[in-house]
Amino acid sequence: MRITQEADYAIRICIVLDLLGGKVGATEIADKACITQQFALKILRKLAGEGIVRSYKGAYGGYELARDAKTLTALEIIEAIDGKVYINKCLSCDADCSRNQRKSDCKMHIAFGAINKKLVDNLSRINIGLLTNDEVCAADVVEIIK
Amino acid sequence: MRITQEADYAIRICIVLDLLGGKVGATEIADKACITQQFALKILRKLAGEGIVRSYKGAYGGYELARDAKTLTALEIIEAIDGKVYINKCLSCDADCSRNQRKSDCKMHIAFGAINKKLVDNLSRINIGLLTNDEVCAADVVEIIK
DNA sequence: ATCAATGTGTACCAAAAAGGTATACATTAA
DNA sequence: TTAATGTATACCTTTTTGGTACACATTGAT
Repeated sequence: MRITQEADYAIRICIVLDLLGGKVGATEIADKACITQQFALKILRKLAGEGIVRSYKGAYGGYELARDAKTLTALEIIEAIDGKVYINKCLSCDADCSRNQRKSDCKMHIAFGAINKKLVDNLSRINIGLLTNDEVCAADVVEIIK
Repeated sequence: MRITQEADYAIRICIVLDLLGGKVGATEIADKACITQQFALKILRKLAGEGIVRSYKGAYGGYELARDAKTLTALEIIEAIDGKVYINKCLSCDADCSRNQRKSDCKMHIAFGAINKKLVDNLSRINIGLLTNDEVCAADVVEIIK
């Protein structure tokens, strides 16, 4: 039950991009986020594909946030890398969970669905702006989670 | 970001044990939970090791819930199978998350910590009794999640 | 026009985790 | 004593994770 390292790195990369501002090369991003350049490039490609960062090709190229940091959520970044957040496999497909009852009658499904919804909601409450703004303290961040 | 199938099956096995009541053999459990007997045995061994079910060896042996279904939570069963619930690797170890700051200063860590706490709290609100009692309806289950 | 500095795309790889199976063995009720 | 069970351990295959390599395309500077 864990987000992947890749998604974790993706969030850190967005933090780095917001802190530095403007166009930043993959080498510098990788260095600041403490990952290899090749792996950073792979992650940046996914983020670019999802419209989270803008890329500039060629000499003096680089990447920048394509979105306002205050509305770019942890959920969006995680889903860009890992796909939809589902705490239980049975939430992700249309098939019935068990032989004996339909999804709509499965209380286990209902319970996990409700818990998943809260989790997704909380992940969407965290945005990059909150993490990069020094005026927002740790206690403020905790307050945001419902 | 998913609980394993094994943990999912473990919950279903506990539901089966509560519904049938008393001592039940692995063959019947596997059949009712729609999994292979071998895999059910593996899960049951873990549950027995964690004190969630009691096992009876020998002919006419079997398994039964070792705990009151009303206080046996989804969290406990999941953790018995998958280990501690941590949505992010950095929550599970003592090392600092990043080169530049300590855990206690990392707002990303703080945010995931708060979200993880809510998730764990919600998983502990679901107990086997809720799932097996027909007087508890789907809406009641949803109500329980905060 | 050329070249060096960049990003792109694709393919590949190794390690770990997930999901499951097999088999020899120990225990117990009848 | 034996058949019906659970126990322990080892093994296996597939998928996912976390990464690397390399040829290629693009672009700014000269």
